[in-house]
This record gives sequence, structure tokens and C-alpha cells, in this order.
Amino acid sequence: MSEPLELELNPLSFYKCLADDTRLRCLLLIQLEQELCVCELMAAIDESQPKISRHLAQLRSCGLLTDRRQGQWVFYSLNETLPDWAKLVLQLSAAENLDYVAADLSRLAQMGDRPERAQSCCA
Amino acid sequence: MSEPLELELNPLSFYKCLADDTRLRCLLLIQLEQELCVCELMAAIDESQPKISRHLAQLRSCGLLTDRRQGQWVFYSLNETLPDWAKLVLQLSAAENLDYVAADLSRLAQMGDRPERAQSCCA
DNA sequence: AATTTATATATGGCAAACAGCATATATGAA
DNA sequence: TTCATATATGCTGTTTGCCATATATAAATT
Repeated sequence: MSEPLELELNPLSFYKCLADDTRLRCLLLIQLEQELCVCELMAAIDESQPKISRHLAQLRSCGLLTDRRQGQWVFYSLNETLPDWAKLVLQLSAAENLDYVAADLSRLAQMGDRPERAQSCCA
Repeated sequence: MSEPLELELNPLSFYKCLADDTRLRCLLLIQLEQELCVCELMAAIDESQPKISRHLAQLRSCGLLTDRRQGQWVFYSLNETLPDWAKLVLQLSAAENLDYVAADLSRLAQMGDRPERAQSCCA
């Protein structure tokens, strides 16, 4: 097992990722919930599947998110190899702007039939 | 004298401000140097006056920067009433991405005839 | 007053980014 | 195989944001 290298990430492309309403809400929700799948984000943000999926793809390709497939679902979470300053920025932004995602969180809480997580220890 | 209220600032418009190369460099340079005027930023970033001026106007109108006029110069600095999370984000971003503005800083250091600052205590 | 210097703003063209729809793939169950 | 659900990706029209040029204002200097 090798220690994961820190992602090379320039601040401009990082902030461009945060500069869209859909992407920012996805990121803050994932920061708060550890891991979410596309259908959960659709329910929380109340937007179409292609729109959510497309923005998640961008966040993954820039290295902010990683995905793991579990059965029919794809779960997204923060990329652990993000530089510390970027992790801290996301943490701060989520913790200090709960009102920005309050409606999303309540829609998520009301969602029925959320997929169950398998332990990722054996993945 | 009343204590300054905290600026109302939503995270999306904040990050949109950071999502442009010129604006991000201006912000990080001002974070590092406390206060800079338009001509210093022109020299540091090596861009035209209208371009710098336009982006500074945007940063001021969003509340990230404040300006003070001193004779013929207008000096820009961080808005003290920014929420703490935003101040911290800027601080972190500057301190942890010095390479991103290294060339700008060296151009600034080489600049001749930089305007002298008057103490702002009497302004 | 006229000229120069420093700074700010307005406008028009252009390119990048986004939204919406349709379609494609992938997995799991019947 | 067939169907259903979840996710991804092309394509196109539209909007947004950026840049370059031109113009405006204000102070300093002559």
C-alpha cells in the first residue's frame, strides 16, 4: 500500500468548480453527508438527472470528487487526496453556510427509499 | 463609533468572484500586501488598466474589497466586514498557493516609483 | 485655461459555459 | 431475453462572462 500523493490542484480551477450553483450545492451536501449518490442529489437539489450527473462528472474530472459504484448506484465523496487548504475551504464553507443548503437538506431528509450503503472496507 | 456589521455574502457570489484569473490574483496579492493601488496591480499582473479596473470594481461591488483614495491613487484592501469564513478562505488560499502569484510578486518588487502610503489614521 | 496623468466606466463582439432534451450504457431483476 | 432503474454522454440553442476599444472624469502641472 502506498500513501496517496496529494492532488496537483491550482486554485483557479478549484474555485471555478465552486462557482456554479448546482456544483456548489453538490459539494456542500457531500461535505455534510460524507457520501451521496446521484439519485439522492437529484432529490435534494430538485434538478434533472442529466444536469446533476454532468456537474458531478466535472467535479470528478477536476479531482474534487471520487466515485465508487455499488450495485446500480454510484456514490460520490470528497477526494481524500485534495490538498489540505482545499479540504479546509470546503469544510468551512459548508459549516458556515448551512442556510445555503438548508432546503436541500430537508428535501433529502424527506426522501424515501434511500439506497443502503455497504461498508466500503472491502471495496 | 459603531461596530461594523458583518457583510451579507452568499457563498456562490463569493466563489464566482474567485473564479477568474485576474480577480483571484488581485485578491491574493492584496491579501499578501495589505493594500495595493491600480497601478501596482497593473505592474504586478502585467495587464491593461481597464482590465484591472473592471475586475476591482466587481470585487468592490460584491463587497470583497474596499477602496480609499489618496491623492491621485485609489488603494484597495480587503473589506474588514467580510464574514470570518471568507477571510479565512482568502488567507489560506494566499498562504498555500504562493507559487500561483510568485511571478506577480517579483514584478511588484521590481517596480520603480511605487506610490507612498500616507497613514490612514487621519483619513 | 490647457495639457498631462491617473483612474473609472460604457459598449459591442466573441467565446466559453450552461440548460434541456434525447439517447446511450450499465446493472439488476423478472 | 426482456424490462426497469440508475447513470452518463451528444447535441443544440441560449445565456453569461470576458476582452478590447473608446470615452469620461478628476486631479496635478504648466
